[in-house]
Formats: sequence, structure tokens, C-alpha cells
Amino acid sequence: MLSLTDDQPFSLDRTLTCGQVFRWHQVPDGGWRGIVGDRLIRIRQDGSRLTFSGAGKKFIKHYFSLDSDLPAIVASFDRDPFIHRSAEACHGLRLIRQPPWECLVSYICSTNSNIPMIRKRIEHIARAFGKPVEEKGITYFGFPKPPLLAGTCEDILTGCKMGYRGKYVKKTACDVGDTDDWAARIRSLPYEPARRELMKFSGVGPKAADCILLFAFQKYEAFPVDVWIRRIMRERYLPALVSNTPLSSNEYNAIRRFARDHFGEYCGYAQEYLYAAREEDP
DNA sequence: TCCCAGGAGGTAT
DNA sequence: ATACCTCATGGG
Repeated sequence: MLSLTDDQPFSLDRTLTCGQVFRWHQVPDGGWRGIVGDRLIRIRQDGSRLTFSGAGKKFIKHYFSLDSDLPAIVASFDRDPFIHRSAEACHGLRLIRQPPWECLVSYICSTNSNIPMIRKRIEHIARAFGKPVEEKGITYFGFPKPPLLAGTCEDILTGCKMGYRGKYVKKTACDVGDTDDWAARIRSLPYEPARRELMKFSGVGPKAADCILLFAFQKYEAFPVDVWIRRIMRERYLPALVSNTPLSSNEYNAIRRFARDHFGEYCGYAQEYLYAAREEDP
């Protein structure tokens, strides 16, 4: 059990529904069940009271970034009325610290897809390759480590509704090897060179790289630009941009650099509030 | 039927 | 560097 304090807001629901993670499900009593690596975690929030099983306090605090000073972060990017409203609408949303490998695969799975489809793909991969985790006679599946996805037997991944992304996951699984050295290297680098390194992996372009840097490596300068964020930025901040063309690399860079200047060093946090509030504002 | 979704790789200029 | 083309899949 963890007791939250008023000066450090946290909304479990907003944190888990904003689209940053894909393996959490709400259960009928209002709590949540999720799989992180090979752990099955259950957690629920009743006001300032957070109860959970499957992981210790230390893990939960770290995973949900409960040790971050959220009001200070929000204050740092609260620089105009629109982001202010988004921040109020998603009060308590925190960026999660995801395990790098499953985050990397998740965002390779994400390209040119919608969130329900991404969730299905990841579930397929876990079911096909992951370690079984039993609870009350029900079997869940952990997320498979790289060697399990690097096997040579043909494109078994395409059976996971991966489409053309199957070969990207397989190639990346081969390239990272069987240690976490790749993640340590990325972590040790500043944002821009870390981004260039990540983009060397097959299936990782600018958008996926920025998501992975933000969600797995806490590089908060990353500002992922998808079609939603592009729309919001054009409507609210950069009206000179013309759309209805594919998002070019130049335009992507223009948007993320504007965001870095306008929102500051936590622009990635601002991005998640904009994304999470995308349906709410006319 | 067409269009869209948390895009990226490949190829020809 | 930049412009086009293609890549599966499911839902509206």
C-alpha cells in the first residue's frame, strides 16, 4: 500500500489510458491488471490510497514515476492557455518508466496503426513467445526477451497480425543481442545522439524513437509527432503549416523544435497531455 | 468502397 | 537531401 499526498497528484486511470502503455486492462471492480516484463501486477486507486500486488513499493513508485515532482514539471511547460487546459483536463497523469525492450517492440508495432491494433499485436507476441504466468488458474504471458523473438524459423511473427512489421521486430531482436547493453548505451547518451542510435534499429523511425526515448528512457525533450499531435500543433500553435500531405521529415523537425522551444525541457510531458486531451477540446 | 490509424523502408532522383 | 511508392491489418 502507498499513501499519496495532495502535493503530488496521481491519477492511475489517466496514466494507464493515455496511450503510453498497451498491456494494462481495467477489471470490473475498477482496478487494473497489467503485465510488465514477466510480472503480473494488480493495482487500484481509492483516492489517495494505492493498493497493489505482484510488485513491491519500490517498483511501483519507480514504474509510475511517483518520485517525480509532477507539479514542478507541469509548471515548467504551462506556458499558454491551451496547454494549461490540457494539463487541467488530465490532472495526475504521469509518464511511466517502461522496460526498454518491450517499449522498443511496442512502438515498432505501433506504426501506421491504431491503439487497439497495437494492443492486439503485443498480446499475440506475448501469447506466442512469452513466459506463462499463472494466477488463480488463469494463464497470462510475460513479454518475451530478444532471443525468443530472434529465432530463425520463418516469419512466425506475421501470425501475430504484424503485417510488414514482423521482419522489423525479428531483425531488431537479432541486433540487440541477449544483453541489455543496447539500453545502457542509449541511456548514457544525450537526447539527440540517443535518437540517432535508436533509429538504427529496423522499424524505428523518428516517431517511434521519440516515443521510446520518452517512455523508456525519460528523455523528456523528446516530442513524438503523430497525426494527432500534428493536427493539434497546426491548429493551436503553427497555423502556417499546411497539411493533407504526408508528414515530411522537415515538418516533423519543425514541430519538435518549436515544441522544445515553446514548452521547454519537459516538452515530451506536455506532448502526452496534449495527446491524452486530444478528444476533449473542440 | 474508400479512408484512416501513435510511420518507416526502399528507390530513384 | 528530397519526392514518391509500398508495405498488412482492421475499423468506421
